[in-house]
Amino acid sequence: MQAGSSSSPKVTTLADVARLAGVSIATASKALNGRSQVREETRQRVFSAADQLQFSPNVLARHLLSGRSGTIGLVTHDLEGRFSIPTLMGAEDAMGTGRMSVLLCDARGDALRERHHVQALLGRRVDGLMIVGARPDPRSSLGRDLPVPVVYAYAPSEDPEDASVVTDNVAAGRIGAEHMVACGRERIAVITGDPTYGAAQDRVTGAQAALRDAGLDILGGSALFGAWSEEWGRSATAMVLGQHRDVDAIICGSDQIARGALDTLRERGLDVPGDVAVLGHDNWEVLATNARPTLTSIDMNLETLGRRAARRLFDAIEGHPTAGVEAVQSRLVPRGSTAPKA
Amino acid sequence: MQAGSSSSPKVTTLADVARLAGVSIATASKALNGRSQVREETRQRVFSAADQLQFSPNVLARHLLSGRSGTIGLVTHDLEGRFSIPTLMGAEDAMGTGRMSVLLCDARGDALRERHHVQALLGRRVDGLMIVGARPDPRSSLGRDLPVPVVYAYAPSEDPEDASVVTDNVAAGRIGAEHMVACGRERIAVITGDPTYGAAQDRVTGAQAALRDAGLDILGGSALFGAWSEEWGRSATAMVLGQHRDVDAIICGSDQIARGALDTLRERGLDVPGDVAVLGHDNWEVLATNARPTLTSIDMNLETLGRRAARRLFDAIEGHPTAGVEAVQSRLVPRGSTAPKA
DNA sequence: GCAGATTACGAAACGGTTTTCGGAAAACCT
DNA sequence: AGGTTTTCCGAAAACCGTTTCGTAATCTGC
Repeated sequence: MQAGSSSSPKVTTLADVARLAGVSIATASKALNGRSQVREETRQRVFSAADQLQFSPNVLARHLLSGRSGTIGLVTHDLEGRFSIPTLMGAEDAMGTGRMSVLLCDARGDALRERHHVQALLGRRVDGLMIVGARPDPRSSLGRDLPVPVVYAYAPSEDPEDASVVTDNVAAGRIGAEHMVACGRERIAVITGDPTYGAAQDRVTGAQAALRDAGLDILGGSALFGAWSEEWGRSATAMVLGQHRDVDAIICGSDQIARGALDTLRERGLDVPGDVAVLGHDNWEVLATNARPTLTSIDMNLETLGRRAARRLFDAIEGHPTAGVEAVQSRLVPRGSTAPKA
Repeated sequence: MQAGSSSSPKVTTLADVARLAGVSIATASKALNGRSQVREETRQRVFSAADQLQFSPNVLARHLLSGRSGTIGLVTHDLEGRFSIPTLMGAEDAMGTGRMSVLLCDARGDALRERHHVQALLGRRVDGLMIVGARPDPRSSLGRDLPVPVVYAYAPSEDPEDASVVTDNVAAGRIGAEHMVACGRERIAVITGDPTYGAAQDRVTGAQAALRDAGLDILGGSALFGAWSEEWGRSATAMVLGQHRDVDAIICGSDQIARGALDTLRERGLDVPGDVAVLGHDNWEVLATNARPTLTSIDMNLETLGRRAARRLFDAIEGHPTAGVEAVQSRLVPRGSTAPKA
């Protein structure tokens, strides 16, 4: 039987430790916290008593004095999705080292649920809030009159005075296009997803800028927008091949689209990267490493984003708030689908 | 600028509400909690004051009397992985309705880190613990002498007296094989992943049992073990076709393997599901729905698993602990890759 | 005007830690 | 030995905001 609520061993408190060590509570506290007014021998006795009882101090009681709870509230909008998880991991990582804990809530993209969760978290006296969006488009602010600092991650707040950490999608698009240019490609098509996503637009903008810097333009003059699916990648690639037989590179707005592109190219008997180089976005490992050939992709460094957001939140809690949007740079992860042109 | 810790509006307390409503703290408390000893007119005044101040009661202080914190600790071992997230979602879902909150920690498969997190969570006086594993194989118990109930999800505890909730992989394997049999398939190959995974073995066991019930056996006499990758799916399928040209169904241990199988079959000019039916496991949407044809798969109902685990944890917290392993059934999600044989 | 019901209030309790401050014991000096 | 300093330890207050208990005040009906 699981340790039930009745027969369960009690939680050990500082009083238990003090009793076992034969000292007062005050002395035990001072010994464990490295205060100086304790004899070394006594300190050792307290420490061994604490070890023996597996004592872990009651954080709530400790923070009673300081007025802080030592927890932050994390509201995510996309727990099942792919993008919030690495962000969450980075944040969790940044907590782990200190003695902050994370209260997790999933608002599922619903503003009402979000408000409800924020209220509940404030009721638990969190020291700060981190709001992780589902997609990179700006979102409405929670307002400036909250009693604790807030940091928005992935999806920035519309209010520029709020603190936001996002990915730099324009730069990401630029990185991809520059890589293609560096590989000696000159007839570069761009296939991307849902045009209502700011990220889709931004990546195209960045790619286009880089191509123009190299004296080129997107093949056909503009990017092909569609959906974030392999099917769209397949059909869009077929379209590109129909209009431009001599395409030598395809930049895709996501790894899914890139997988579709690779399939169509292989079925048409074209060699990747020999004839056509293919680049994805998001660096979704399971898609990129299983592709034939393995897929070069742009990684958004979401863990870094999460860590940065957490750090900014800590700073704000410590009394050093910062305003504005901070962008985290992406990085190229080269694999088999891109190579210098023979 | 983000509301800093100094200039921020104070958190409103019950005392603020009482002052604004012109009543005592005691009366305000009773009014908000629906106690009877309050005049209706007074109650309304308190409510409107609470609304006006956006009052949310301090949960920690409230639980001071009851001795409970209203939080549970959730330790996951696989935050970046695919399996713990739906479990976590189910658990979070079950919390949401009540007024429990979740403290999240990621132990990353490290036992030491796990102990550390458990200690930290106990220090926060969580009412219970939920341990979510990374893979379905049994794991060592945290022990029976913890001061709060524990439920193990996805990965069961080795101690049968602990409370565990897992997927029934034998039954899952059976469901898949029965589906193939129901489709009139008789020459059924099984390709699966890493043989050190209990789940891989169990699914094969279940499939084999179902086939024997139908008077059949796995094509070639035994399943092919390898890796959880598309590449293995491709090469293993090639192997199967080399030895058994007349195979009419392939059961794959994961959707990744199934994707590989589909690729090889298409390249050999075989029709799916006309010539060969293909079945995956895990129902990984992004893989299953983007496949050609879309992939029939077995869903482990992980959200249900998470909800069940949460429910059992609540029950234990309420004083009704249950021991032993509970299995959650999987379900078939039919898509385009399986169909009755013509 | 009085019993009984209703409504409101002051104060205690809840929890475990940190911290302050006073005092005891030991060490040191003359 | 006596005085002074240093070292070490313990009793008790403080911290938070809520709930609840006992009691007082007000109202209702006869």
